[in-house]
Amino acid sequence: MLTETSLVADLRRHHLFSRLPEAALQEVCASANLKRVPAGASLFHQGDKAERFYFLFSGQVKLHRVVCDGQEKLVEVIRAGESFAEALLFTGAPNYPVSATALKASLVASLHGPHYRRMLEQHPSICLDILGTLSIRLHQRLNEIDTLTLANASHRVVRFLYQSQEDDSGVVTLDVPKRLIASKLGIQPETFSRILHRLIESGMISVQRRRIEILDSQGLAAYQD
Amino acid sequence: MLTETSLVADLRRHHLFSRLPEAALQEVCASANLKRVPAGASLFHQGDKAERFYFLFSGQVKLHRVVCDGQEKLVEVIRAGESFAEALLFTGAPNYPVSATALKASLVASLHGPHYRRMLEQHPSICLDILGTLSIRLHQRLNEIDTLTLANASHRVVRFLYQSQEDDSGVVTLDVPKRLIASKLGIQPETFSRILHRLIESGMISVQRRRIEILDSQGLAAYQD
DNA sequence: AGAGCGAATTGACCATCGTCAATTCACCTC
DNA sequence: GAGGTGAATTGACGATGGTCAATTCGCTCT
Repeated sequence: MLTETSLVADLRRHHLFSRLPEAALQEVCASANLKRVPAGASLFHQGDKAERFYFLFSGQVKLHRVVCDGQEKLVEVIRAGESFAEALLFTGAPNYPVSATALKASLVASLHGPHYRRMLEQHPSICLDILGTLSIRLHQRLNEIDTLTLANASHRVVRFLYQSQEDDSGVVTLDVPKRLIASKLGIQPETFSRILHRLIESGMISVQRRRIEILDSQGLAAYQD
Repeated sequence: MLTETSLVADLRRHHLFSRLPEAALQEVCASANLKRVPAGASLFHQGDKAERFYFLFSGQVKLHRVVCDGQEKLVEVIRAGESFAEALLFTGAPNYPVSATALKASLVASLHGPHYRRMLEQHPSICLDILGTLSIRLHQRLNEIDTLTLANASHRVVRFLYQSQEDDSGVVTLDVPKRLIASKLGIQPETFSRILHRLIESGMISVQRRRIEILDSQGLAAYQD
């Protein structure tokens, strides 16, 4: 049950809920569970039965997968105001394809999928909005596949830096540990470290802790190797 | 303009059109262009203005991207009865993120995106179906990212073989040249060839031209290296 | 401030995979 | 059946990136 006004307002800002009529939103909130989780706690595991999807009010959550040899692969970092596991609403897949773990202490709502889905069937115009965001997500994945296929690790790192700078300011602020970035790029932490070092030595970037600045944007673009 | 009855029936079988009322489908057909393309011909290029999406009646089309150093990367192979570039309907992205080229002589319909979209707005219940297929596509990409991140090339090949066998029969029939498979797996044709050879030598698979048979399923699963 | 702990870095070594080149193979046309 | 073309294979070599180990760094908790 979700009652607090400010939290409902947070939900309202999300595309899954913004176009719902007031009554419908109330109903969704009634079926919601509010949960406070400490850093490091698990929300669900890959393969668990998937009946609920989530909305993150505050904190940070990572979605990750465990691949055959026990290694962990970062899929995505969820930030405040974002939903996750909502794609399951539509696939009919019975299990979560990823695990979710809090990176920081977080406040999340879990919502009953089938319940929301029935709501959607009564307000189908919202679907077009959702289609939009889902399609965009699809493109992002395509881009990611590109990044992973690009021959060498340096390529990937450079590309990652480009894509991560906020409004072309040349500043990238990592909000997760470097080893998770490495995992997302499909390389080892050691390799990531070495590549950053090489870029620093050639004067293309500077790094202070988790703040990376792109000094020579053209040079970096030309580097790619 | 699309009039032939058998072709309209083909369209009708696709999820984008199956739930459209008859009149709406007629209207869609009226705005369609039927095109016959020879093998090797290009339908559109990555970056082209994206106003139309496509339906493949017969033949085979590849979606591919050109990455920085001029190398080509296979994204997907489209087969008869499938649509492509339809995700653009919803993102509002103005350009194609991939190129489309016919692998075999093909018969395709091109449909006007905005036109179909307006149609959808009038029949929003269809959106739920589309959401389903789009979500599934999203999961497939996730799987692919997994495959590409798995440490070594052998992993990827083995995994590819598993995923490609039709109904667990142990038989994989490649319907595109091996070099395209290699491209999709993010490895070189030479490497692909060598890995297949190694698998043959250890008695796990047998290969006749484009037909691959998995002989030792457990062994293959255990191999992974 | 100091202890403790995980993250990050650095070095050394080696397996893997890409590159280049030569050769064989499959298929198509004539 | 001969010839031509692109795909596939095979070999040799080298660069890239993973692994293991040691060390440093940065943060948290007393």
